[in-house]
Amino acid sequence: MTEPMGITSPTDPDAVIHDAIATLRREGLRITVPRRQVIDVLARTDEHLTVEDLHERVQERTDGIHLATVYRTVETLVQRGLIDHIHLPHGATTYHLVVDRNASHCHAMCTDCDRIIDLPPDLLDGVAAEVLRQHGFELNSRHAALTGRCRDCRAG
Amino acid sequence: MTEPMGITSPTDPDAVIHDAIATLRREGLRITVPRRQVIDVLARTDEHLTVEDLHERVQERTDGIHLATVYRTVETLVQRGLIDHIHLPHGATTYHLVVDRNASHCHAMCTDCDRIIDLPPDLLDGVAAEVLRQHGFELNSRHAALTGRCRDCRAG
DNA sequence: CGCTTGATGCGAGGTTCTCGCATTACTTTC
DNA sequence: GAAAGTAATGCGAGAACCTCGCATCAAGCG
Repeated sequence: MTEPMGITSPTDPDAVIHDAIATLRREGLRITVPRRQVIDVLARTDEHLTVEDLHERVQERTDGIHLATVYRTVETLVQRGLIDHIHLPHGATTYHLVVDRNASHCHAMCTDCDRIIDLPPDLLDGVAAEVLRQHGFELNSRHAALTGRCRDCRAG
Repeated sequence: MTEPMGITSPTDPDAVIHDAIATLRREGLRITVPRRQVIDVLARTDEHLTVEDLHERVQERTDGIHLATVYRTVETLVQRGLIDHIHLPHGATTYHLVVDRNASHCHAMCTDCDRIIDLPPDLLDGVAAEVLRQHGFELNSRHAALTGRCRDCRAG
C-alpha cells in the first residue's frame, strides 16, 4: 500500500478537506470549484451519496455545475484514493470520503429498505486470505457491497 | 448447514430443464416458448449471462422474442428461485441457473478483466453468522458479488 | 374447439452514465 | 499581476440498461 497518511483528527471536516486538497495539488491536479464543492459535501456528511445526490447538494451552493462534471470529479477522486465507491444492487453507485486509508470499511445493503449499513473493515480479512490462497483472487473488500436484510426489516 | 453437493447428476441439462418446467407448471405459470428457450440456454451453459446475452442466444433459436420478454422471464424465474442473479459493478446484472437450491454459490468479479469466478457456497458462512450476531443483519451471500483482481490479472 | 386470461411483442420513455468539443479558468512563468 | 499553456468544465448528444402500458396472442382449461 502507500505511506500512512497522518490524519490529525479523523472526523474534523476542515482537516479532511485540507488533506484532500493537498493531495490533489501534490498530484498535479487543479483545484477547481466543482472539486472543492464535492469534497466539501462529502467531508461534512457520513451518508453514502449517489452522483445525483452530490450534484443536487453541490448545486445548492454553486449554481451551474454540470452533472457530467460531478461524474468526472468522483472518478478522479476515486482514482486518487480520496473517496470510496460501492456498487449497489438495483441502484446507482454511491460515494463516500475515505477518512482512514488503512481501514476502509465494508458495506451491506438491505434489499428491503435499501439502507446501507457499515461493517467492520476487517470483516472479510479471513475470507480474503482464503480466497487468495485457494483461487489466487485478491479480494478488494472496499467494493464488496454485501446484501441481505437488516434488523428492522427482519423484525417488521 | 449441510453439504448435499452432487446428489444425482447435477449438470444434466435435460433433467434440470425438466425440473424447471415442472416447477413453473406447479406454480400455475404457463410454459411459453420464451420461457422454454431462456431455461434451455441457461441449463446448457455454466456462464453468467446478461439479459442481452440471453436475448441474443434465444434469438438464434427462435426469432422474434423481444428483449422485454427476456427481462420479464428472468424476473419470473428469479422470483421462483429457479435462477440466481448477481449485480456487477460497471455492468449489467447476470443470471445463471440454480442447480442446487441448498448451495447457491458466491461470486467474485475481476475489476480488470471483468471475468466472474465462482466461489464456494460456504465461503461467507462464518462472516454471515458474525454479521447476524453483531448487527442483526441477515446476509444473503447469493447476491454478494465480491470484487478484486484475478490470478491472471495479478500476474500480468 | 372455443374461452379465459396470463404472457408476449412493441415502442415509448426513464435512469444512469459516457463522450467529444468548444470554452473557461487554474497554475506557472515572467 | 498579466500572459500563456493546458487541464478541467459546461453542454448536449447519445449509449447502455431497464421498465411500462397496451393491444394482441396463445397456453391451458373444460
